[in-house]
Amino acid sequence: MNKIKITFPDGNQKEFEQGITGLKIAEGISKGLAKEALAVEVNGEVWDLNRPINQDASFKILKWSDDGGKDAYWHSSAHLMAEAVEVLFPGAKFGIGPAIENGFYYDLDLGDHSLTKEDLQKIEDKMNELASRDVPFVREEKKWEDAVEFFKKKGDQYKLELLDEFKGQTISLYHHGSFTDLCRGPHLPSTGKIKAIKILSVAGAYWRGNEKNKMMQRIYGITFPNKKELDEYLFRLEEAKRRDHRKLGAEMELFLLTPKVGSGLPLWLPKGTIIRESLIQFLKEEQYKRGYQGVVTPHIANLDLYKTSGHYPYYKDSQFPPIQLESGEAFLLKPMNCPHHHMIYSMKPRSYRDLPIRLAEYGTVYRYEQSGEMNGLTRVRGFTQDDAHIYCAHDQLKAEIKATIELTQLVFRTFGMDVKTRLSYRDDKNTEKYGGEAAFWDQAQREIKEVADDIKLDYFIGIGEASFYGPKVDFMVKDALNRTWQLGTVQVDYVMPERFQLEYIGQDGQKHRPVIIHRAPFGSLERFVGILIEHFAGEFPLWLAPTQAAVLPVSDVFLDYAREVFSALKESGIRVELDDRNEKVGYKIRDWETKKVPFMLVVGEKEKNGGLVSVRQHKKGDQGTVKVEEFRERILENIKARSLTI
RNA sequence: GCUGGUGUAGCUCAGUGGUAGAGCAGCGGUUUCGUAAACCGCAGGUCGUCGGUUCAAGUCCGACCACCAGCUCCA
Repeated sequence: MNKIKITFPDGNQKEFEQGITGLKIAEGISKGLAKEALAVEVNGEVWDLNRPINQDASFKILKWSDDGGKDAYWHSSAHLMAEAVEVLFPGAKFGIGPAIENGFYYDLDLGDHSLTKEDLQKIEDKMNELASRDVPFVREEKKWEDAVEFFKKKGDQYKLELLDEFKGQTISLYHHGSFTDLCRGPHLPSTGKIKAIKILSVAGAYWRGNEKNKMMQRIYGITFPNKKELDEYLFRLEEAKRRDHRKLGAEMELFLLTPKVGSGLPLWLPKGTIIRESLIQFLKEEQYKRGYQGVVTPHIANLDLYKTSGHYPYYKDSQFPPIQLESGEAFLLKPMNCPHHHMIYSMKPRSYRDLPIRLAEYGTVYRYEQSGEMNGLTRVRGFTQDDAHIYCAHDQLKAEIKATIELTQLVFRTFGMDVKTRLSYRDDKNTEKYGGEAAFWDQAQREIKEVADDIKLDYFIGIGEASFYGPKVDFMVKDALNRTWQLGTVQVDYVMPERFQLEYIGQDGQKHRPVIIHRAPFGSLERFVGILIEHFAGEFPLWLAPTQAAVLPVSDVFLDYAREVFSALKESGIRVELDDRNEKVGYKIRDWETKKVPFMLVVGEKEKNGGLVSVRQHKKGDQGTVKVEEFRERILENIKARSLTI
């Protein structure tokens, strides 16, 4: 028998018989490790524990704490679920069933049957039963023709369609119990490793993600090696629901969505407006320091303007239909602010001395989102962009990109938000989606990347995520339910200057084309506030809190003093409310705690005599008494600093 | 847009074909109170909308609207 050399993660090497399995190696190290092992990484590929290793290899044992281990665990769980479905619904056809970030899903075709909650419970019960039988997952390699034969016999057209792509290759199948699936692997050694099972939901999903294809039923589930972890996960899900901005927005009276106004058209209530305006004020100050100039443009514009920009044909489907006048003129509700700003740029000859010109507007735009797409404040049909366009000479471009990325980062830092940054490139295989010359694109993508590397930006690249006129830097954040939303964006545009014939006179006396940067650090104020609500769970930092403090007299007897305190704070611009209701202080405290107001100021005999307030902080309780003046100065300072903590 | 689910008072929810209910919030009164819910009373509804079945519909059927989950899309 030949020997092979195995290299462990710590660099140690050891010889084994050829054909040894990962599990055997693990057992050789320790029993405990063998028990915890879920899969192995062999030369960078994740393999089954039982798969024989036939040549020298680097080797790592994957446990639950490794991503690769979780993948194998959840992927195997998906197979277990498929087995349960096949037992309960004979003749079920299977699509794909991968592991995902949190758990797994499997796409099914059950003919006419729609799965109910009861069905999901039955599937979960059956999975528990099948898992407890602890049967092994067995890998089998077949010739392509034999695999096709197998699934033909089974009548699984989806698997046959998948097989089409692997023509001529060796195909791996996995068996466990009565179930066999087309699968690359890897899998757990046996079903018994799967201990705690929860089927979460069922939803429709198009076969292969194409809306022209049949809609299948997708079952989502998650599993864990023990019940405690499952319970913790389910608890976190509940917590996330408590943070949901739609729920908090209604409870805290921040915004209103009503079909009487229209789907996806939020109304900002007084308290939500305070948050929105605080954000605008913050960004205005930062932009003023950076040489931006404010402009204001109307909500509709001549349709021809959008034909010039090229937006009209490209995005016809996601615009509200034009407003057609009898004269033949047509107007479009503006889907974006750029063309208006280009008009302002081109109103007179521009000199290189004027550049860069930075035009900023909180511009409300309207887009016809598909009816199933609306989602609280994060996906709406009318929203306000913190938009700006920077017109600069080419030799100024990189400095301007850098400055806009840094401004965007300052914004997210101010809120303590964890963002992921994507360089969004065009897809070279699908060029009809994009405008402009290929050379411009290559140049713009190169320039963005150079700046990103210069400032050591932590980014990933998204092919096909560019806008139609240029590549972008996108800033993405996740909401309470783990859905990713794009917030800020910085985009380089060589196309619009051409389309609008934008020019400046250079030092050489000749006409030149400027380059445009489109940028919006918040992206949309609606979406940003939605994400902020969830980010802070409604407990805003003082500078954003709609109500910063409430004055609570202990009884009517101290109303006069309470009014004094209230006025002193109100006159300093602090957002304070007076609770003059005829209620006990315990009741008032409970009420203001549920409203998530940062400070409650209890006043009674003691406070009145000493010119004091008794400070109670949200969630932290009684903080003792201070002079009214001292409290006022302290919180004014905190507000001014836009501090994240109190 | 597609698939599935949901829609009863401001909010959370009960109500399985026979006279629409509870708690909280609101309003009126009593109480004058010290750090998360005092007490008594009152009011509040075209049961999402429209149509159908039935002697009778919140309840059964259909269409539409909105919301929720997911898919597709996203300048």
